[in-house]
Amino acid sequence: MVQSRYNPRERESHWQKIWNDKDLFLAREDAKGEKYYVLEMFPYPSGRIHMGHVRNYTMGDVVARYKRARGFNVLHPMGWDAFGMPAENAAIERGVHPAKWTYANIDAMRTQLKALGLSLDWSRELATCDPEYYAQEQKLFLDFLEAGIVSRHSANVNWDPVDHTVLANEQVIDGKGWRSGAEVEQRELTQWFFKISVMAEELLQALDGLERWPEKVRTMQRNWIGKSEGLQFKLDLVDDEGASAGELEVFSTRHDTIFGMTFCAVSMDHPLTAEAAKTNQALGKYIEECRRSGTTEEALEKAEKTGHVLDVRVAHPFIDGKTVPVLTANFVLMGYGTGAIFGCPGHDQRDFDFCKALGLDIIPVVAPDDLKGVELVSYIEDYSDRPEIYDGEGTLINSEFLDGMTIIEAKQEIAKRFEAMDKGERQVNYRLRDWGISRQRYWGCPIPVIHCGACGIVPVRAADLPVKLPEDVSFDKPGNPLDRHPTWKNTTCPTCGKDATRETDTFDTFVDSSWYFARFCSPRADVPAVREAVDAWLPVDQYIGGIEHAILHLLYSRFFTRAMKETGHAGLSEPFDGLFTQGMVNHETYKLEDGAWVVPADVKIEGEGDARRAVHVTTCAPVTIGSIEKMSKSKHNTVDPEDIIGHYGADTIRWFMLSDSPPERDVQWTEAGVAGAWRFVQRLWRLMGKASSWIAPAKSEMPGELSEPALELRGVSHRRIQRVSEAIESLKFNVAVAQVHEFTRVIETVVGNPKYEDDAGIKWAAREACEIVIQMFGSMMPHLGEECWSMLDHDQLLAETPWPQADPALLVEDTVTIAVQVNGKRRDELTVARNASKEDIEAAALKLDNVLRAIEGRDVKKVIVVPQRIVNVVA
RNA sequence: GCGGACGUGGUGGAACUGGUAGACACACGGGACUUAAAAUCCCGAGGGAGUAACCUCCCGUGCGGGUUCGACUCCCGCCGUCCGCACCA
Repeated sequence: MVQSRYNPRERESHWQKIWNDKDLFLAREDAKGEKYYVLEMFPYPSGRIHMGHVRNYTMGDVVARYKRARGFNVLHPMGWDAFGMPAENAAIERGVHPAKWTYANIDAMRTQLKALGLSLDWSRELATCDPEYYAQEQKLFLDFLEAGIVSRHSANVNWDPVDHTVLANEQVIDGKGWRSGAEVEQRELTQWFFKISVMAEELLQALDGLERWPEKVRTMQRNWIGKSEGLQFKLDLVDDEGASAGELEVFSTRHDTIFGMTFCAVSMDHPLTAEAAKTNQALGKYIEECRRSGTTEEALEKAEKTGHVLDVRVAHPFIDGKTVPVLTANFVLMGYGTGAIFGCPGHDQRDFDFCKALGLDIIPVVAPDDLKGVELVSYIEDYSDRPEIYDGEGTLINSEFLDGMTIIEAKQEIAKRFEAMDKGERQVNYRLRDWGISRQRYWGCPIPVIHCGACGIVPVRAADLPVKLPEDVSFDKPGNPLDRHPTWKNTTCPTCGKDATRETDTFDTFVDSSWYFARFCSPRADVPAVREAVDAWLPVDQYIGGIEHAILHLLYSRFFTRAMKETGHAGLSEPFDGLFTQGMVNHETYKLEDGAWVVPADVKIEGEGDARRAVHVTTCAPVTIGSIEKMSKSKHNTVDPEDIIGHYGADTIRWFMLSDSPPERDVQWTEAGVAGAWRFVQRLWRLMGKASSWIAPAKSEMPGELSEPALELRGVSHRRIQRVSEAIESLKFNVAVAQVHEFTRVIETVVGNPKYEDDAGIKWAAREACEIVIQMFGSMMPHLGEECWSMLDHDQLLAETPWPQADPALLVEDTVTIAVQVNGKRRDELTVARNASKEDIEAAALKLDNVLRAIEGRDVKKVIVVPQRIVNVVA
């Protein structure tokens, strides 16, 4: 009996088993073909996959399958970013051990991913919480330590009071912890750091070479590294009496405006402030006040610029006898430059605001070049009343020996003079800080060092690695369980043998994800990375993931790859040749009257357009339809991929994810859209069922002479190969989908058409078309592809079949339809032979009724003919 | 404030290098099949005007200019939306 419907539930697992049994997707270094490494950002094992994963991994899988069909030797692995706080939270809330929780989640998610039919090399699967993985991470760390890439020092760190741990600067967003959302506090702790800042220039420069990265991500990284070139120099401090009182070192990128200096300001954390606060109670109070208003987003945004005058003054370096006040100011940051600035209110907006508020002098020292005479005089006179400062190009004024110079010249002159006095030097500053990697958590990779009273910090011996996490830990008290684990924490010093303690901090989990792409090359090796394997596979040719990792993960990975190069573990600097950041999956939100969010599965929608109404399925209560937002647990607007796969199958969800929206933009999940994808799956299946008995038999020869429609169909097919290939190459999956739709429509009009019943040529061309369309959608809907492929009597699997070659002779059409314009407006069209001469086209165009009418008897001045494109008659 | 991206029908979007704007899909309307429904198939559609009809004309890619035989595409100036960064001296 012929089934009237394709049953994905049964067929998808059938094909998955066959792929698996044949080990089709295992990557081997000795395999034929140029290597191609496609990687999607590995997931955190939260327990269930979400739609974002489906979108991400589907895209990667299309690329992997396409490249494989194109003859590339493809590496397409999957792993788990498995350390991190949710596991500990589960332990605290539910008493389940983080390891048990994590591995159970991994098992569940692996099953879900497998149901998607992804062409992954599961033999390379890794989990960062596996001692096999983190042992190698510890080795890397010890190598980095030896190479001087690691440091340990006391530092003011960002402390997350909720998660009880330190955060890297990159993990503080608007003054709050990136996970907990808690207000971050400053604490002084001794920490381990990766010296990423010494690579700032290199990391910045190399961004220019990352041509297959989105400009947006490169810009974000540039801003994050935050290079600024300026002059760091010392100014003389004087006391009330005019006697020397030491020096104040400042950093400026606008040292050309030194004659506009009317004050100096220091941070409240600056030594000068601390010194003065000892005797100055009012200052102490002021500092306290500033700290209280804090570093929150709102506070910073609204904060008035305030300052508190100190007892010392600064002597102007080039104007004898002139001194300016020194203030502690709330807008000066200790963490940047020297924590002290010279203020030039004339050409710095902050300084300008500050001076207006405090009534300090404002001296303009740069004037736009186009100002002359009276204009220039009034520019200077009215300067203080301007709403905004002038910070454009110009010529120096009011600046003695700098007068008349350009800004660049003045900067050079000032730098030269300070250098000659031995009081300053040109300096490049970066915003990028060293990466603090110590975390006071249990569920992370232990930092493999031992603290010995006699020997100090002693690295764990290679033979003693890995430093495994102890399993018998309790989460009944806040803080790090490792810190109170007596048998694990207490050990002996590898050097002197005396009693010693282990480092109880673990790595930031971003360390784990900074090299996993390298580990995939040799996932079971007992060294971090086998050089031959790394050299063979890296860089990742196409990396796909969310924009949320534009800075953190991608910058750290770039750093890590360089560090691995320095320590001989890799031969390259940039890990990701091509980067693609995909958009999010959005959905409408639903709310009950009491404000509670409702999941889409519990909402029934009636009506359409403005008349759309929603009701709660179980209670029939009215539901308000809210805005379209990113699917998130907090808004309850999530759709579980497993439900969709169970209902429609993996191919449908994959197809929908690739349709319509360009992959870099957000996609809106809609039930109607999925249903549409489902209908298309069925349509293709029916078409192939019909075709299997109608088209020419498999492996039959092409009949000698093809009829016109047969040739035409072949043309359509072969042009489609080209267009779909181009679309997939450039990751425009939505365009590829549209091409398949269009192509399918064409095939449908041919297959089974009684008109062609006796045309052996078209039956042959129809077979070719059917095979091509299967191959075109096969990377996107691989199960359906195999199903249809086998329906057409193929013994070989589609997954093993090479991508079809487009016949160049068929790519060009014999006749082309071109538009005919009169004065740039389209009036008619013309179908001519492809190779028709300009003269013939012109003559034909000038005979068209619509053209003659449009000309209305005027003289034809000019006729522009672009063969195969357009004719424009200028009258 | 700085930086980036974007703005096209009811909706998502397509348009090669400046050459027929709206492919393809969703939603919609009409029809066929059916006792009926589902499923499926066919047809229609940017807006407006004229015509019995074939068709024809006008307007149209956020707004205003410009370059060009020709502009969604390039240039200048605005407006708007989204994202990122932000007292970084």
